[in-house]
Amino acid sequence: MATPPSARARATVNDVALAAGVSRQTVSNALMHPERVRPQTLQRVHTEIERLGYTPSTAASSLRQQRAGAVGMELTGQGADTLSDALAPFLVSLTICAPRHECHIVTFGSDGGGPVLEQYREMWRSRLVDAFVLMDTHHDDPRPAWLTGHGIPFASFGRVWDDPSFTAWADVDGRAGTDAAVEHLVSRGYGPIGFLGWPAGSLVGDERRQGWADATARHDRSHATLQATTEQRFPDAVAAAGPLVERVGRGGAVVCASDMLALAVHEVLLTRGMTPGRDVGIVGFDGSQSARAHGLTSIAQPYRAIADELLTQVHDQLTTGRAHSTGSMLTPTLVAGSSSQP
Amino acid sequence: MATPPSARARATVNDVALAAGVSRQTVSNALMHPERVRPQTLQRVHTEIERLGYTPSTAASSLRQQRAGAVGMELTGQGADTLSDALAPFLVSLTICAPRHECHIVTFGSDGGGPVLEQYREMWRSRLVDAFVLMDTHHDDPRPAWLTGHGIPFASFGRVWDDPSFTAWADVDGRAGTDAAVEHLVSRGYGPIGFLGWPAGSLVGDERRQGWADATARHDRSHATLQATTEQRFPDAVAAAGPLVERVGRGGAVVCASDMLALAVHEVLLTRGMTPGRDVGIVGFDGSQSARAHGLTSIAQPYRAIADELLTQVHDQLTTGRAHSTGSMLTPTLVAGSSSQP
DNA sequence: CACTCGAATTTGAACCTTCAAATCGCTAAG
DNA sequence: CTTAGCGATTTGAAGGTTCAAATTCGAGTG
Repeated sequence: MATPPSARARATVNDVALAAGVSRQTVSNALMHPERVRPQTLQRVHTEIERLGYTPSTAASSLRQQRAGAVGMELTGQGADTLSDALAPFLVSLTICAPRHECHIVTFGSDGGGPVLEQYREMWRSRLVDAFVLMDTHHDDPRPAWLTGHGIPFASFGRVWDDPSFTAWADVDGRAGTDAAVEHLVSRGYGPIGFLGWPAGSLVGDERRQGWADATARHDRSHATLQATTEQRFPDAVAAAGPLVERVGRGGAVVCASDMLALAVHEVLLTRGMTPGRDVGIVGFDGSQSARAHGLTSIAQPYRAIADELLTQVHDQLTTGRAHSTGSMLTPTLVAGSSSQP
Repeated sequence: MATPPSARARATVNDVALAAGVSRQTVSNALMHPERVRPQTLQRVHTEIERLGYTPSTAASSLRQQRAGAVGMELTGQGADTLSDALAPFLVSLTICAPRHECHIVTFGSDGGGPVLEQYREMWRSRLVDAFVLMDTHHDDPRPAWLTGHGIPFASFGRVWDDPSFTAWADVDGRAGTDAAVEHLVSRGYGPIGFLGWPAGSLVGDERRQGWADATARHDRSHATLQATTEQRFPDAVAAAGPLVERVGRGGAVVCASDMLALAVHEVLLTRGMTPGRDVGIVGFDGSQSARAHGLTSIAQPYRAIADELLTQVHDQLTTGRAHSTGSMLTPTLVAGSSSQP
């Protein structure tokens, strides 16, 4: 990066001040604290601001105020692989919500899963960002403890399971999601309702399974045999889905812990000449694009609300110096597609 | 956004200078122009930098140098919908390449497809970014002309079709991609090779079709009837794929203009009890995650190279004030999956 | 030994904004 | 008529860095 070419003299506060016949501080006030300026003066200043096309310099402002007005977001993924489906929609939501919180989003991340914390340190030390937003925090994730230890503000999309005392998070109520899925399927008249999930031990997965278990129990349809588990890999999921579909049978339905699993069920149905929805119902989880493309009913993550909540939380931390007293659990929404249309 | 809490005195150039017994400028030189500093002094300064944990303030540096060291990237999408599959991998590549070009990526974008240019203007005027990277430039896209008109540096992922004189772009050679797909299928022993693409008029689509046409002609397998077109919507694609599969028949293969179209063919095969690869070959385009998950062979976009090229281009524009003399056409790579395994 | 030259380093200034404190102008109270 | 008080506005300063110009120090030269 080098010096921009058209660094032709941009208008500064002084230019506006001179033109409007006031002092620089009044111009600054007109933008930062309008209530401190007489309406008549305000009008005049704004006219000149408009006329000269003035916008305060981010750099100068950041320097004076000792804050970047930016939040960092790590993007990992060796190349283009292993990208979380949620990354794009979440990042878009974060980006769109940012202006409401007077900040913007700066992305960063290294290639070969290198020294991740080093990157956080650099971003923070150079004050390129004031805080971070984390996603995909996993078990034994070093980031939360490290950030906390260094007094760096951050909020996490997804609970930080390792540290129950950590409260700066927003997450989706997986139990409520799968519960709603079951209710939806029951109301649509499906019979046996199975569940395709991940092996026990994954906290997110267990929670989603629990919602299914609770809801089916409530409707006296609880059957341990209607449950199958698989790793989050497509071929494995297809293999696991086969027998489950068999057990559920025509007129039944399957609730899945993720959209990928739902797609596996979808594929199994097609292979056997069955039509998703008409023959067997499917509900996925995450509301991903591919689910929508295939007409799958899915429990959609409220990305917008999550992003908004997380930015509120970091804002509060920056303002008060203390973290929220409690995390925020958000309820996902069922988006109906043809896969739950009998 | 408010003042960070732990704005505890960070080390500054002065602190380091004092500790190392040199002047602030020498410290600055040690980092910016090491060759100007005597090796012995350099050593001493670096020791202190390390000891004090000093990192230059981005804000102060940007202010002095009159450059943000950042590139803006628009993320659109009403909510989480309509997201380009390419967005996530491209953005990750861009983010990872950025440090090599001494910059970072700042995202922005508004919700309801509002005043887009207004956002570009704001980002630029406040000097939050020095330049922009565009993607998904479409016909009658107002952005290229606007940016050019305002003398704002930018580079585009994808040619700017409206303006042949514009050279700051990097793109994928679609023709080479589908050509390679045909070669691959021929070498694997497939018979008739069809093409599922978009209606004529889309320049990207036409180019990809051309590669297929050229390659099949070369092998004397040119058949206009082996071609079908559809809009980029899954249900439509499935409808169009059916007859095409029929015409290609067992032992044949289909090259698709996108992975979504390839998935449609995949679905059609399953529905008819056929196995992708064994019965009918499929090659998609884009190398998307979902293609990989389903085992589809696909022409993968060289996102990393594109990102690197685009950042080089904006860097050059910022340095020289002039745009590259020519755009950069990159060759995609075929990634083989089970869908082209006879 | 004075003198030039160049490398290494230092000093002064500027980048643009906003905070904090001081000043101005005016009204209302003493 | 003086003065306190208040809102509106201005002035001084600082935030941390890097550019440009000035200075210092030694070595090499006449």
